[in-house]
Amino acid sequence: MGGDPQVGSARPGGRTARTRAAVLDAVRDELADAGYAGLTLERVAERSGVHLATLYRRWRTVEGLVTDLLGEIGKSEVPIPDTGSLRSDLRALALEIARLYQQPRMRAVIEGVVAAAVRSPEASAAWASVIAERNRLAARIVARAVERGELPAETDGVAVVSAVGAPIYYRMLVARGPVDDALAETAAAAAYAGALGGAFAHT
Amino acid sequence: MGGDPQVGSARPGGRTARTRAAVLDAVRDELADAGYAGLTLERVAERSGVHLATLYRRWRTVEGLVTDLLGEIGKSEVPIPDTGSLRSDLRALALEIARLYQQPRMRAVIEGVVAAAVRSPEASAAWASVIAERNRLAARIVARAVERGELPAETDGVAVVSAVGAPIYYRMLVARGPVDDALAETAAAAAYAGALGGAFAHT
DNA sequence: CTTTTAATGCGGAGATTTTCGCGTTAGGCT
DNA sequence: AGCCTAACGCGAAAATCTCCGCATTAAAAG
Repeated sequence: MGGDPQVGSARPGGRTARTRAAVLDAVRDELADAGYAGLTLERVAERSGVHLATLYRRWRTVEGLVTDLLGEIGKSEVPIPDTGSLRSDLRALALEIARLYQQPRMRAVIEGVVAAAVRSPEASAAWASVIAERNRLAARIVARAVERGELPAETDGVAVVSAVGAPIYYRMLVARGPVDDALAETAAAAAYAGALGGAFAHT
Repeated sequence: MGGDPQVGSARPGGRTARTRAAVLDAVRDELADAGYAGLTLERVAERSGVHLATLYRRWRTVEGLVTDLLGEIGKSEVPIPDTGSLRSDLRALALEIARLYQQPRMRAVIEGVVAAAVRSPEASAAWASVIAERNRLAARIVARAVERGELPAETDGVAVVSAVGAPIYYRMLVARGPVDDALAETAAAAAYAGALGGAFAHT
């Protein structure tokens, strides 16, 4: 869905950008206090002050809105821990993810993103891309550990950092319980033990 | 949503049960070949031969249909591996889950379930309950390992089996890539290493 | 076998969602 | 500054979704 006027659009200027910002803010707010079930084009129109017809024209569907929102999320910076040891890097990473999703607002956003990804190939691709990029960056944690000799060189860094995040997403999306620091600690400890034990090493 | 005529209903008999079976089959089929986006009451009506008004009356929404389907899923038996060692039990469990979701039909169902859970508290509760029950059963794998002296007694069995499943659900819902046996092997190996290392031990 | 009544089929009314055409606004450009 | 045109606002039409009321069917009870 062509909801992004800032890249390659014929008129990227002020009003269009303002409209988009207002709309994406409204999407976040609506997700936060009504959830994905309450996220409708009409509500976003009311909350953002942008006319309903404009939403249909530019984003077409709720999934289109979420896909566009994912573009913004993808641009945001996420700090990658670098504490000097794999063990504490993984712990810091796990806690960072957990604390992010302890915020009800962010949890609502991520649930909406997943629901949209299931319904729309565009949203799915955008979401996969955001995650792949973040995991690629976070994998530097593992690369540094390999350089320090903490891990075998064949270790799959993306697999390790995925293992750190997986239990947290599992809790949110599958077990559907609260995310807490203890869960993060467990995830980090298990991923660390797995990495040391060679569970993530290529053949 | 009161879609289950078999428990406590005034008339659990033949026609009602047949209607429900036809509808739930249609839900599975529709999910399999159109995904959650294509799952509408109208399509389910056409496919099942049940009148649209009946669907609105008994299930009310798409999420109601999925919630009812979860009731059936919850009743289905899942074998819990018992091979004599924790290592191979976890491996067998991981492969069982992975092979289940390698079937496009089952993957479509599970994506629909998650999308419904995000949109409806009833679906969310039903899904959480199915997962909790399965994890409770699978935790016997860990209990047996504790009895054999392979693991410390404080090990949280549900946490261990969750760690086996988590990477697979992560791949499906977050990374949005294909599920394969290698992923299952890695998940099992990492969970095993984590368990041995005490990552899942209480305090 | 008859009676009773819950559940379904059916058509259409009412509400909601989605789109369209047209006039207006405001960036971008000379 | 003034022209050009993409993007937006607006109201209403078209399409779709949701839910009635009533007739019919079939399961359960006597």
